[in-house]
Amino acid sequence: MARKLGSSSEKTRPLVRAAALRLFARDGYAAVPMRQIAADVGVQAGALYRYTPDKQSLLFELMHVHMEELLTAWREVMPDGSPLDRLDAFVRFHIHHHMDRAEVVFISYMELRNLTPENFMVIEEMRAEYEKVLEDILAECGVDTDDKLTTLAVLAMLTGVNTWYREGGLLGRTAIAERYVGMVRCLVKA
Amino acid sequence: MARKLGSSSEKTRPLVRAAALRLFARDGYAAVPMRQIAADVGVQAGALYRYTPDKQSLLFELMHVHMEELLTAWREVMPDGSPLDRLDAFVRFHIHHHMDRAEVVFISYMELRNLTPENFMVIEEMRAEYEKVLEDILAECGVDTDDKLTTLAVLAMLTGVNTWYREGGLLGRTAIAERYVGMVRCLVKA
DNA sequence: GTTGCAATTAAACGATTGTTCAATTCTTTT
DNA sequence: AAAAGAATTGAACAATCGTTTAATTGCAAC
Repeated sequence: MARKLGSSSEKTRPLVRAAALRLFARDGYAAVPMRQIAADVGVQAGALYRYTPDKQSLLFELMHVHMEELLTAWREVMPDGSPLDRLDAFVRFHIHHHMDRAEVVFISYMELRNLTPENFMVIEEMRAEYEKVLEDILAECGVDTDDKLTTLAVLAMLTGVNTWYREGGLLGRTAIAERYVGMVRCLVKA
Repeated sequence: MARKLGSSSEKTRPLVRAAALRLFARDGYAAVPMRQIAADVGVQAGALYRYTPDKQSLLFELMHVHMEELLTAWREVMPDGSPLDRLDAFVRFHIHHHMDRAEVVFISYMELRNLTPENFMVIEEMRAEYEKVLEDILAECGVDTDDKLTTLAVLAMLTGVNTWYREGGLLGRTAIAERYVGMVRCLVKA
């Protein structure tokens, strides 16, 4: 049962997050004044502080929600089949999930150093957890994971998609994902 | 024949660049005040403007010199052998060259959006030129380069090394490079 | 030692920043 | 319609930013 969204506060909060997301992604956290976020929402700067304690929390919450969604989304789609099936599924999942969230993904590794040390640790741990997901799959596939080289190489390759993929390109989302499935399979054998 | 470095100006200029490099890499361009660069050099902020017209030029010059060195260094080591030999050589070159320049490499793709549009275009063109180097090699190796997917996947994988490599890790520089040579060879066949 | 130029300083500039707060408006409840 | 509470404003705050400039220092040539 959904809670009532009676107060105007509850309607505005998502707008603030959306504006912060868009602007942080476009101009960078440091380059976006609170006043600009406020203007984007259609409000004065002071009013923002009803929806966030400060600018830092705005950034952290975007990243934190993103990482939580990433980890839970994988748990939901993670198949029971063979290790190689799980690897294929992970590749497809990662690419599609990241393509759908270009802005927050971009923020999440461009603005890491604008987090306070405490906030950074939280995100970093979740990132390590996600990395561990892939590492475990690779290990089950028979890859030597003593050094994390293969894990990190695969992850770098997958995450790199976001730096160039734009909607409406030559290749569709699924075609791209399948190409990466093929490449990752190849890397696992080597 | 080297020019004389008589004036103190010519001795200080490299110190300014070195300080900017170190601080931009550590804290990010936007987060580093000119006063901090000055303090690092052991001088007052105003004195910096004898060595750079402004902060932006400091950033641009670091990136520009880096890209120039990257492109000319490859031309110098580029072998004449078979396409596959050239591919191997490129992988080794890229990894070693980037490992030796962790700070400026980090800056060069973290601070791209802090360049003015004009400066950005210059760097972007050089980046595209470097990408083309790999694309041509891959094409000669028989890879379909109509879509740039393979090119960008390989480049993302290679550049990813810099996000985790630290001196004194489990694997030595050469061992890492050779592992990547193996992986890239594998991707080319697929 | 004095002249002249290069280098540096210290101070100031205007602009912008995140954030706070008293005063005001809007919305809802009685 | 009156009262209460939530939401918003607009102005102000202290701090910090990149950059400029007049005054000062340091150094080399004569």
